[in-house]
Amino acid sequence: MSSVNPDEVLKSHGLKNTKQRQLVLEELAKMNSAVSQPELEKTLGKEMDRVTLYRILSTFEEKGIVHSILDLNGTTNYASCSASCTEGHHHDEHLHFNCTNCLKIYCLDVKIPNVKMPSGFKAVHVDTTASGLCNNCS
Amino acid sequence: MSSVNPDEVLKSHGLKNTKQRQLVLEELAKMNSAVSQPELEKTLGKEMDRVTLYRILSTFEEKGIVHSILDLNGTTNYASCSASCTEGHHHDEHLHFNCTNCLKIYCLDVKIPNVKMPSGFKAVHVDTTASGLCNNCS
DNA sequence: TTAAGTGCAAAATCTTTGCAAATGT
DNA sequence: ACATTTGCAAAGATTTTGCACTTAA
Repeated sequence: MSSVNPDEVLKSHGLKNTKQRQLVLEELAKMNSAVSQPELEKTLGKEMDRVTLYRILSTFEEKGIVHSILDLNGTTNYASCSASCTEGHHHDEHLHFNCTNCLKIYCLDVKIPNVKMPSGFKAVHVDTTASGLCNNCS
Repeated sequence: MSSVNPDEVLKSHGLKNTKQRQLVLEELAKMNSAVSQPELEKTLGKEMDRVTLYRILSTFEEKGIVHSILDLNGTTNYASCSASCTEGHHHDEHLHFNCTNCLKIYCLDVKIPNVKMPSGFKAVHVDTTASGLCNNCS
């Protein structure tokens, strides 16, 4: 998705163009899977304060630049949003896939079949997460 | 599910029958929804050490007495397992529903339609979580 | 220039670990 | 009696907050 360059992304969301934000965007762009804060910290740790990283990720999420996905341990992972995500309204209703071998988290473009709710329950958002082996590990 | 009494549950899983474990089981039985450690702590806090509660929940999960569900914040919530859960092998492939109003988490007996995976991805487990309004809040 | 962003220190959570005392079988 | 379980204290881990310094616009 979006090979939009970092400068554009920041500008279009009214965010200042800082070296740290660039680094986070570049790192996320490199990944074909979602990353957790600890992973990002490991990669960027030397050049970025931990608190700054937390703040950047949370700003990005608010602005709709990334969306967050919980992995099997409840750790928050981040992935770039597709172009259709707007501030406060994510379109991440695709399939999240946790590989139990390499532990990567993928956002797969798969249509999720509708689930019919028991009477009285009104679903606004449905999230489906699968776990198993990814295409590299199977 | 299982209106099996606490004594039975503990005995059949080879666990000692302690007051604290009884309390946790009773509390879970009262609920028609999943509860988090903090909620349990709030209810039982006066009569139970926090660490003991953590340990009881983790023992129960290992033994297949409860299963855990992550809520929207990544907090672990616990619910009694249905009779078909056995040690190390849960059958919790039903729908988890987070009410955005009362914040309760329900385990609903709804068949989840199959999702077809992209080639190369082999799903072993699929978890579907919906959020919206529950039957009390809608 | 000045509002936004960063970095450090420190606080607030949340969860785990070690060990002595208490308890169930 | 003895292994298991509990409670407390303390350590780890993770995330948030406050505030002075820096930087992009």
